[in-house]
Amino acid sequence: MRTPVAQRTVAQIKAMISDGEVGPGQQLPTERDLSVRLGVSRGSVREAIRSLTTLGVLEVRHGAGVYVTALRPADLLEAFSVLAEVSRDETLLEVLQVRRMIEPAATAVAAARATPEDLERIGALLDDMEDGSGPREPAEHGAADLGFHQAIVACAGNATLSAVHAGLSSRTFNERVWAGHGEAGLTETLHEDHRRIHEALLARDPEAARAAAAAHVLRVERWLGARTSPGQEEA
Amino acid sequence: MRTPVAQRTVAQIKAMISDGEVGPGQQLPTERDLSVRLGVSRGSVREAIRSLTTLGVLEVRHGAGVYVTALRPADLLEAFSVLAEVSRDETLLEVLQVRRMIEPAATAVAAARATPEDLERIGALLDDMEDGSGPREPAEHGAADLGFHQAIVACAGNATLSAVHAGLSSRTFNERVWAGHGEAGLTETLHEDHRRIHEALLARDPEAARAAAAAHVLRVERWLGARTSPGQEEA
DNA sequence: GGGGGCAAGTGGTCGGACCACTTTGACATG
DNA sequence: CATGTCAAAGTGGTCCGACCACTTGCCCCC
Repeated sequence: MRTPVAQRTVAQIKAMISDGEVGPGQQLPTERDLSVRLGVSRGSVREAIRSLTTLGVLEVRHGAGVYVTALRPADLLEAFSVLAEVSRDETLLEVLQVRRMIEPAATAVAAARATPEDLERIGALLDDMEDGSGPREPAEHGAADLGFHQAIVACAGNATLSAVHAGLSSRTFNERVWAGHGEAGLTETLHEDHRRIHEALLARDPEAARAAAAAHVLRVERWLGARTSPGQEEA
Repeated sequence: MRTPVAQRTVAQIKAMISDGEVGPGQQLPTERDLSVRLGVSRGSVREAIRSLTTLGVLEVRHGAGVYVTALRPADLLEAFSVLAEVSRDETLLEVLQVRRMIEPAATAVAAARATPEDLERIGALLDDMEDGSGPREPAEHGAADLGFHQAIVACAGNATLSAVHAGLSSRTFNERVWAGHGEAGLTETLHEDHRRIHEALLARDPEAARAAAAAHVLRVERWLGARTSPGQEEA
């Protein structure tokens, strides 16, 4: 066989899952057993497991064994958040464009589906974000902002949607945005956007929520675009 | 440090990239050098590299070294396609809901930005899909269908968008859809949807394109919903 | 000057050893 | 008899050193 051992091992473990030999939540044979059964070294087995763990297919519990995850989209998309982490400004523009497609729709659905408890929790997040309006760290603002939007998307009741959205968001990026807006004195503007979104949710008005969310993302997108290539309109 | 060595090593390598010590396309220090520099064993370094390779951040060339990828969204989202691979029906409904948010918007942008060459190529794909209308394999239909939609999304000129869309699509799922529609005799209905989308693109009418794409995805979504839980409307 | 092949350097794999953690059940204790 | 304790077994986590497979580039020979 010309194919690398580790790669083949990955395929064989995936096959064990596809064939139903081990289902979601079940325990895989031990690393030592697998190395014997597949005829490869334990190190290679570990690399294969590491790969599938990174993909969110397997979960390792030190001292307890290797398990197949529930294979829910959230599991498989966790790794996906590296995107926004290592991306640079140009690709962040692309990411924001995608968010501008998703978030308005998600916010609209949230407006229709949010429970009173959801709305209360989101309101609390909003108050917390605006509270202590003194000079706060951009990191705090960024984290709070992220939580606010993720809570809204979560109301849509679609775990895949939440996972995709999380992948397209990132704490580090939000920090940059808040730092930049702090310089430009636009902090209050973002808070207004948030309040408008919240009001639309309270009013259970999907279209207003969609519009408010779209305006919000577009504002950030424009800001980043101007910052990346001043004086050049983004296509 | 309580954190596992391998995990810390992943973070340190990521930091080397973030800090600009090694840029896209550049070569990383050798595994042996890294193991010395980071004070961990070569095996742990290899596991960290394996993890980042799986994520599409690094690329390994046997005998030649480890390199940072271009860090393009397409690189980072390749792994992401496992989602549609291992997902089952219930989560496919969620996936389709997300596609219903993305694809209409993407198709609208495509209508505005597609070049004449793009339109010609898409038309050819469409003809090819409908051509030979005799009894074809669902696999063929599924692959052609996938290519058609991906070509349209590509016209939007957003690599991140294309990558996300690719992750939410899958050949195997499309095969199931076409097999199911073949049984129900709805093949022609899907072809009509496609023609309507294509006409909107030719007319450079974003809103018509958006509507046609939304109707198309919704049709598939409804079909899957009815098939998954007959007689129960999807919330 | 061109071609072939050798050698150094790289990742790929292996085996064994030991460490850290979890789980379990036998044991002593109340 | 119930219960808490802890020791042992089993698991993943890490390390080391050796050797194999592949790439690259230099050097030698023609």
